[in-house]
Amino acid sequence: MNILRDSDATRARLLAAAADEFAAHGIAGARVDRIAIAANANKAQIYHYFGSKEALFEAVFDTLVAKVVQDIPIDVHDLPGYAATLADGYDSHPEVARLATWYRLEYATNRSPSPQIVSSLREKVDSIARAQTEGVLPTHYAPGTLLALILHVAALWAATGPEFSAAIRPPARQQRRDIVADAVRRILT
Amino acid sequence: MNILRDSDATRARLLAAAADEFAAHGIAGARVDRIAIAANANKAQIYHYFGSKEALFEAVFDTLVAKVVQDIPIDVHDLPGYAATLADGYDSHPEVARLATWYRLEYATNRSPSPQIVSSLREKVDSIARAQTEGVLPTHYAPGTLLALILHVAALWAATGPEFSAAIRPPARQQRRDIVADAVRRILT
DNA sequence: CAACGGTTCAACCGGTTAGTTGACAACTCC
DNA sequence: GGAGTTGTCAACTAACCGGTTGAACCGTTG
Repeated sequence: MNILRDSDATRARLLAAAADEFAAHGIAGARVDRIAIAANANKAQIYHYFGSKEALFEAVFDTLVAKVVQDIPIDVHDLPGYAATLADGYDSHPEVARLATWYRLEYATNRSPSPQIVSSLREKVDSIARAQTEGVLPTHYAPGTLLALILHVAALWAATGPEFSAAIRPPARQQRRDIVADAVRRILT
Repeated sequence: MNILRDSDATRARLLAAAADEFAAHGIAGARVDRIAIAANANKAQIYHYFGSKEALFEAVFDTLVAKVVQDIPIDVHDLPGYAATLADGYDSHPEVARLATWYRLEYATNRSPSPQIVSSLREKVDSIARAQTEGVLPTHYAPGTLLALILHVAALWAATGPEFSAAIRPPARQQRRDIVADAVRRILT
């Protein structure tokens, strides 16, 4: 076991620093040098381990998607709770939401959709469809539409700009959670 | 009246080209040369008329916000219709939604909120609050929360990535409109 | 210990980019 | 028609940035 030289640790530090940098500035705005410095590493190591700035972003994004998908399984018997958990996650980890947005804006253009995400979505759509035929969920929305609505409402506060906080007294965290859960409940009614 | 030399026309062409460029690539990703070429103008003119790349973005954004705010007034007696109109707007002008997202991600960070937007939001919040005391709107959400929910749901399809279209058969335009209106109706019930 | 392979790093490179300059062209007004 | 003003543009520059290079460094293995 090596302490001073540890490629896995360096990789991990690089990945974490890159997540911060990409979340803050996007792909075009991110600076490879800043990532290297923040990771207490060298710029050349980024190219050694990941190949390019874009590939580094992919690695960051894939890691993140894998974690979120794995950590927050859908529960068709409690979709309001599912949405609330997601909203909570966005609340405690704003980088996740920002990264996802930047993926959509900067990366997904001119690119085929990520199979990882597509299959995860299909899975969720299927379980909603099943729950609908079993009568567990209402059928006034197609399963895909329902999923889109729920995921989108869960991102409510993550997509709300600073202008909002200036215009109204923003709700506290617990309230934000409850509002999301409540809105989903109404959508399901 | 001048034909060959017309500063207003040049300004307008620059603004339009910049809107496209910023919508497609964001602030960091936008290229000043591309904007100049697309506007059949010269790069120096951009700096002459707007001063800097960021100032150009501000001009684009302000113009756009002014147009949207002016063109789509809120109607507290028909919030589902209001949301549907907004959703329709996002559908026909995807640049608007992208520009707004980029504003939030790239520009709004480390900057005081735009007074223009704040006052427009306050106005809307006030009319919702008034409608609530008059019994026109339900009171289970605070006025600001209700506005946030409606505006957010209106952006449903604009925030849906390509992965979704790959996972499900996406609804047609008229259906997208109806889904938004319907979701808002449920949220209000 | 010597050869080896993975790891780390400072310095470097070439293309790109935001922003500048200074001259020229067209229109206005006297 | 010429003086002054405004609009246009090609060429320039200084800095920046993604990516490369080559050598030093260090633990391992035989």
